[in-house]
Amino acid sequence: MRTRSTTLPKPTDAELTILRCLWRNGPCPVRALCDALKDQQNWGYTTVLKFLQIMTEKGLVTRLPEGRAHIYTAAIGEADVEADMVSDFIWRVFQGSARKLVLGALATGDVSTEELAEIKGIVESLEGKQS
Amino acid sequence: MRTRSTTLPKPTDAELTILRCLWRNGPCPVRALCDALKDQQNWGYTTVLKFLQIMTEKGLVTRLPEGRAHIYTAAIGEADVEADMVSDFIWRVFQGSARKLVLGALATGDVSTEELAEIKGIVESLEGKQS
DNA sequence: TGACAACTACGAATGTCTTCGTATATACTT
DNA sequence: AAGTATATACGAAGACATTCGTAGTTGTCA
Repeated sequence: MRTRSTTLPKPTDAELTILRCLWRNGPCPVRALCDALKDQQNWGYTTVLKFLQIMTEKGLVTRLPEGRAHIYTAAIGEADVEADMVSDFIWRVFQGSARKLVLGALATGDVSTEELAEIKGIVESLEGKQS
Repeated sequence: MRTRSTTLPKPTDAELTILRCLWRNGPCPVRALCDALKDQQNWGYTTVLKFLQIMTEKGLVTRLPEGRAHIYTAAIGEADVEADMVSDFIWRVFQGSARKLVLGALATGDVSTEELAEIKGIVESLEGKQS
């Protein structure tokens, strides 16, 4: 179940990377995040720390002291962020037409047969719901 | 028919606004663009000019002298830009899963019954094409 | 011909994002 | 107790993006 988070700012690319790590691994201190990110992003420790400080200000994460260090926790859910970003993108690029986005995504050719079937299922269930 | 334009940079928001205007109105001088954009963006003349100069450097538009002024023309098609941006977005937000993007877009609830039918048609035609 | 209008070119201010470096405090170890 | 390791906080540099202001050129017209 998604909880709408209308107030939080859209994360930047770097912030999104960090949020993904927190979503996957659960609450972590900075050091653990650095290690977990080492293969994707070779960020220095203070880089990650800085992002987390900014994200704390923005409300994207929360933190609790644990001894000398801090434990950071994602303050928004993955589904919420994705929904916000999709909405935003639809407006920026397609002037609000979700249809054009879907058609564009399907046209990338990166959707497998199983996924197509799943999508068709969703479309049909939505068709059923509408007046 | 789309022609792939792998080399051109992704336009920024402002550049996209200008490209849309060129796509809709065809080749224009700066003055005409300013006028056409007046209701959406209240940009000063030199602002629009600056964008067009940058876009010329980037290869997003081309220009031809016409008397004292220049006529600007979009150097990429709308479908190409949209496809690039969708691809990019799918990677940035969904790690390459077009499926997740489609599901997210459908979940916004902004797709009408007719559009759903159209999407289903596309899905079915894609299903037919795949092995 | 001299003033005015329109156009281009250039540079600069501001804001955001990414990325570290340095300084400082705190704990552990010998 | 001194030195090393680990943490945080702060500041700053470099890249883009957005937005104009100013300067300079060229053409028009009374």
